[in-house]
Amino acid sequence: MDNNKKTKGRQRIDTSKRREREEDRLVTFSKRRTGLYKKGSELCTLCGTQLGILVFSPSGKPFSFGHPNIEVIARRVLEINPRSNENSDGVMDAYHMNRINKLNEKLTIVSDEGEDEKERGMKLAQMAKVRQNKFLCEPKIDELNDYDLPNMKDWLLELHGKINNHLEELIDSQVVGTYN
Amino acid sequence: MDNNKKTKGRQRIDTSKRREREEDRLVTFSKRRTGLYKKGSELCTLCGTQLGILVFSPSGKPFSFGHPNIEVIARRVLEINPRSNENSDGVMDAYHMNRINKLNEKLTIVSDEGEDEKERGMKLAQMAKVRQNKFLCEPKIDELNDYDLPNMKDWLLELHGKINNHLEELIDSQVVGTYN
DNA sequence: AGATCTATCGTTAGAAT
DNA sequence: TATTCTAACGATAGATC
Repeated sequence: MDNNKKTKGRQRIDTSKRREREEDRLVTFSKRRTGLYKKGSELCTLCGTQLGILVFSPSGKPFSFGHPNIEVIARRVLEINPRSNENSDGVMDAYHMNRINKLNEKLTIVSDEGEDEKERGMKLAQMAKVRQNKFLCEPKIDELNDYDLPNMKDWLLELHGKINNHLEELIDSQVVGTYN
Repeated sequence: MDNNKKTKGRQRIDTSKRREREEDRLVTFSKRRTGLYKKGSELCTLCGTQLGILVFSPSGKPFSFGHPNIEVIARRVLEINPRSNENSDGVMDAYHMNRINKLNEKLTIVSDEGEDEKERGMKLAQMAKVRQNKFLCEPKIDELNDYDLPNMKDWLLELHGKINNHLEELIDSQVVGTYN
């Protein structure tokens, strides 16, 4: 019989079950997260849309992906609707911004002068072939029959709480020493 | 020559370019969004993790997907850390919750007694084969070397602003009449 | 931990419904 | 406009480095 084959190739796995072996879970997570980002990136490129993905690793570490570059989106929103920072959400955003600014100081130190952030950004940019300019998405959302909205709202609240908890822990546990 | 083939099969497309034909863009968006959700769902099932995806359609309509059921996650977070509603983020959350509650009233009417929310939920549950019980993810996030965090923070802020803008528009434009 | 290789499995373009 | 069908394309399990 012909056993010249170098590998067994891709084998079928049961996608309705959790992978039992710790090692398999980690490898699968790493590979499939990359694949998911690629799919998301392609969807955005092909259809000219915006997208965000947040996923927690098996160890609980959060990963996120935005297309196009998340900072570009954020800046665009502020340019288009500068009052959103002070107007309807004035109280909340003032509080939030202040809080975020303080957290940023810590995070800048933790992430070693933002070196890693830069690295990651370049990696994603390369992978997704993101073009920073020429962004064609509608600036306003005016569709009204939006069945997903209540769900998204809950999701945002949940995410927000999680992020804040994580950031709180970063500060409270004084972990800066772990780096450098 | 053999022309028995029923279709030409999948053809290669340039994933680094926006699809030019409006119709192609819509069909591609619909198909690939489904595929993306499936990939996300599988990633979560295989690795026992949590995930959220937010994507805007070509027409600007937001779609979101959470695994497992987003409400289950939200409830778990509140159970595990009940003080997160009143403690460190007391001011913001009180304001936010009040606001959300008011918005919820409107949305309940808009979405026709939540009929659509239910429909959508069942559809997703079926697709993803979500098992509501037996959820094994860690309750706490204690990893500290998190390079993605600043990025995620920006993303959350951006999303949050967008959602709020959308909700504001829903209320301000008094669109309830479009339904029923 | 992440990159690479290969054979196979799963996704999807185009067409029709 | 979303789903179905088929064949071709792309993603990835397992192994290795």
